Amino acid sequence: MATLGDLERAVMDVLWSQNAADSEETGLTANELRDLLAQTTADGADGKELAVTTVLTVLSRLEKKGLVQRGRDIRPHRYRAVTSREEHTVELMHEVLGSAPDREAVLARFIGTVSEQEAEALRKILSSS
Amino acid sequence: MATLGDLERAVMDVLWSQNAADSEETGLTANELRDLLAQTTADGADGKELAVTTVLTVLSRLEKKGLVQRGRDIRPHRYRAVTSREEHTVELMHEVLGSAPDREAVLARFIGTVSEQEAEALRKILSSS
DNA sequence: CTTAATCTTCTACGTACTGTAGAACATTTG
DNA sequence: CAAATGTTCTACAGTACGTAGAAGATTAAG
Repeated sequence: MATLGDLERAVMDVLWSQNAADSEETGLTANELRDLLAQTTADGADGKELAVTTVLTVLSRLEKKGLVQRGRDIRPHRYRAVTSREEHTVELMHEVLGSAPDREAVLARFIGTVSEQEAEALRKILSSS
Repeated sequence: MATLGDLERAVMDVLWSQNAADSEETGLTANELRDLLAQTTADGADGKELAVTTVLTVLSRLEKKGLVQRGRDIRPHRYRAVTSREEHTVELMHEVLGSAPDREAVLARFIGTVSEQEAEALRKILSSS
């Protein structure tokens, strides 16, 4: 898969939040995205507005990476995340896990480092499958 | 954490195998590493020997990243992985997981994508803790 | 329909990371 | 000490990413 840069990540975060909030998955335009990004400045400081072209460039790259899909038919193109953040995260976890020769050993260790609460949640999930 | 390049990854793989095989964790010299790398050409083709300086550069970078430790006292410096491959992988998984707002949701999905055999292993591990 | 506003694509540049290794410096050995 | 061996510095090309202007395309306004 691909590793995301800071801005790419920020864009995906906005898109993922959107997808989660709006089940109609309308998607966002580059401009809307730029505005949301300006508000959502995670870096403490407040909204430094990026050029729209910057956002568009990033969106293109994300599209090439298969993380974003765009509606080309309607004019102000609308962008949305292809997968949910959770799905994406799971994919990444599998990717990481896949790089290990002994998956079960890794899983075992992994479990050992999870909080008791999460372990409990896992037990529940596993018992019902 | 850091994302590894192909060569960096290859070097770590050799070091990890070494560490696993030799419990004395003697470590390897740059030259030994270069030779092992030449054999272990994962890329299908066979042993293209790298310059030792190349290996040393990569080792320095890995040291800076905290993945490799070197013995500076003895002269032909000896390098070894700081953590096992499994530990490293687990760290990566946590890193990935940490980037998600809803960890449990991710874990739930993750479990759903694991093989039945692995799920069984997980049940066993979880029940004994 | 002609112009203005809006949107998208192309091109570009600086920075950082990685693969790769020669040149120069340091240490050990004969 | 000289030769062999090892380590550090410096360097360069390729790629990824943040950033955005210039130019081309499309839609809206008059």
